[in-house]
Amino acid sequence: MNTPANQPATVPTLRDILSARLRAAFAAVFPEADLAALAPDAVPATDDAFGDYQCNAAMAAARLLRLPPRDIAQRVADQLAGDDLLARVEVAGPGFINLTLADTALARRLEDLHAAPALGIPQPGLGKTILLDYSSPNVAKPMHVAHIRSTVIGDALKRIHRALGYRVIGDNHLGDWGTQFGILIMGYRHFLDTAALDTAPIDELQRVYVLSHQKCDDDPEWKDQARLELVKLQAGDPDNRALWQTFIDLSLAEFNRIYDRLGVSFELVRGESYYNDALPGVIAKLENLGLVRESEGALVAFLDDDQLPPCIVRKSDGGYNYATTDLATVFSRVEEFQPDAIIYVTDERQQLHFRQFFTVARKAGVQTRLRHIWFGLMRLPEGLLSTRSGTAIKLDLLLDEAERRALDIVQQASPGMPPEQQREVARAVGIGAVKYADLSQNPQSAITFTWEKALAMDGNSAPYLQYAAARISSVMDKYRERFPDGDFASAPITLDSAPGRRLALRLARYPDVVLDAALQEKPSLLADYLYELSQLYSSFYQNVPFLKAPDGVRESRVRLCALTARVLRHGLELLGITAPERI
RNA sequence: GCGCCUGUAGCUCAGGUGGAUAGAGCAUCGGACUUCUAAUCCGAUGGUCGCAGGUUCGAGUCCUGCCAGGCGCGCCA
Repeated sequence: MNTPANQPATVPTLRDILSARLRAAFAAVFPEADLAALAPDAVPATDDAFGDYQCNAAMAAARLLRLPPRDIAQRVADQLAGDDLLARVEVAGPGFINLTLADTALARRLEDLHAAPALGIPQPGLGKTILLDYSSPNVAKPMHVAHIRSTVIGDALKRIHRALGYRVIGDNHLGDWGTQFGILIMGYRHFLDTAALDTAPIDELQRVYVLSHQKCDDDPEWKDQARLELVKLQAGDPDNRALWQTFIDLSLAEFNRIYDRLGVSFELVRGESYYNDALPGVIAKLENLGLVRESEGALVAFLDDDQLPPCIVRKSDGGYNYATTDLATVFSRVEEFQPDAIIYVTDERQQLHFRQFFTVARKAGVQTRLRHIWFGLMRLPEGLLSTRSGTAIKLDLLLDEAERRALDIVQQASPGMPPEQQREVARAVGIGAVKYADLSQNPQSAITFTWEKALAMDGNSAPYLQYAAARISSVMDKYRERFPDGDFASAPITLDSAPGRRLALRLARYPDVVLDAALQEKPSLLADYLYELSQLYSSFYQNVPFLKAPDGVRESRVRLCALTARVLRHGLELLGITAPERI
């Protein structure tokens, strides 16, 4: 956090350091070679047997340099020999350069990481702002299980970018404007059950909306009236306006309950309605720039040059639509926050819309990097989730069930724990399991929702990671209990066991992983890493004694445990998952 | 019809810029708790990476064509 002014903002990661040495070695041996084309980078070894890192550039360089790849690799390897970081440099196969770090260098790297602010995570985001648009549920509709994807992925992306030094503004762009409100107002006035509104307001709003919507289909007069109510609302009619505000207040109260349970928060909650007054100005701007023209009564931006279908910015009835609101929103955000990037997290169905809208925005002068992070639709084994057919599973229900199952396990595993603590642990474990189930897979894959998968609590799951963290806490406590005068925190780390060394190597990669997760916009990369880290720790824990080890060795191993706990908890925090001290 | 995405073990999924015998979890089978939390660990079984061509030293990864599925394609968001 408090990076002193004289320190570089970005500390090199282990991969950076090794890549720099490889580059220097290539440059020394082949001064005429184009290093940019060769990109002699260090990548993690594909197999422990090959070493810690490898470089594959010699094979690619063979054609450019007109030399056999093994010769190139050998000359680079010779150049690297004696490097203080490396214990071994070997040429293998067709021309792989295999690097094995010196144990002392790896141990020192860990000690530096342990001492560094933020665990040595680089800070490429210092001085930069990112605006993140995620969650964005519709007012007067319950949040169901599919909403968790945008919410949880967006929140994790926010945390990951913050760790890299970015200023990140999370904005919940609520669906609080549009044609549905006329229908809802009619439903509210005619079908409302006030008792139901008190106990379950959103369910009741949803119920009267569905009734009113059905009546629109059967009764043209009803439909006209609904349209009229919408016009009145948009014209600022006080009654309808008050009703609309009620819908928003009730919805936000419900959404906030769920966000609290999930540990998700926003810096801004600006729904579509926030930009209403700006919409005519957007149209005027597009017209002035000559980006739009009338077609079939609507105002349309034609994007033939970009090989995209036309984008309607004003309907033939004079009303505005999604594209108009999104343009108004992006103009407003650019002006107010001057972000370096705006990232939208929505489901896959909106890809075309975003490509169109980004194209129009750029033509209208928006230079900010605009990114659409999309994720696959969530469905049920029997088909799509549907609110109307009642197959949608409410998010609350899923979270309740997750906590209930977690509580069963906690009560069974820790019967001596005070009930209140059991409930607290069950909350962290249950919610963590649900979030992790989503975060641990590639966002772009479609998810078929099953209770079994969403609530998995063994194997590759949040509880596995939380369990590893809790075991470490326990080791720490036992250490302090048995060795009150011991001091592992400043003990030198020595890598004297194979499981310990594997763990150490993985720990040293943490900063690179956080960086990659942000660059590739995939929290799943971080989740995968944390799972592997936990596996390596579990193996270390199971096979290497800590507290019974001799003086010195014990301290070194416990310190490795402590560092693992820090990385694990830090990483889980970036995913928005809390790790209790005890499970 | 056009566009985007997906197809990897019985099931659910990982597999940066092409790299060495394709990896996990679940399930199945066999071991390990008088010892730091067994929600764990150790081991085994399990694969024509949808199909067919191509590019090259080398393809799950890149290109082309098929097959199967999902999503989208002018006044919804």
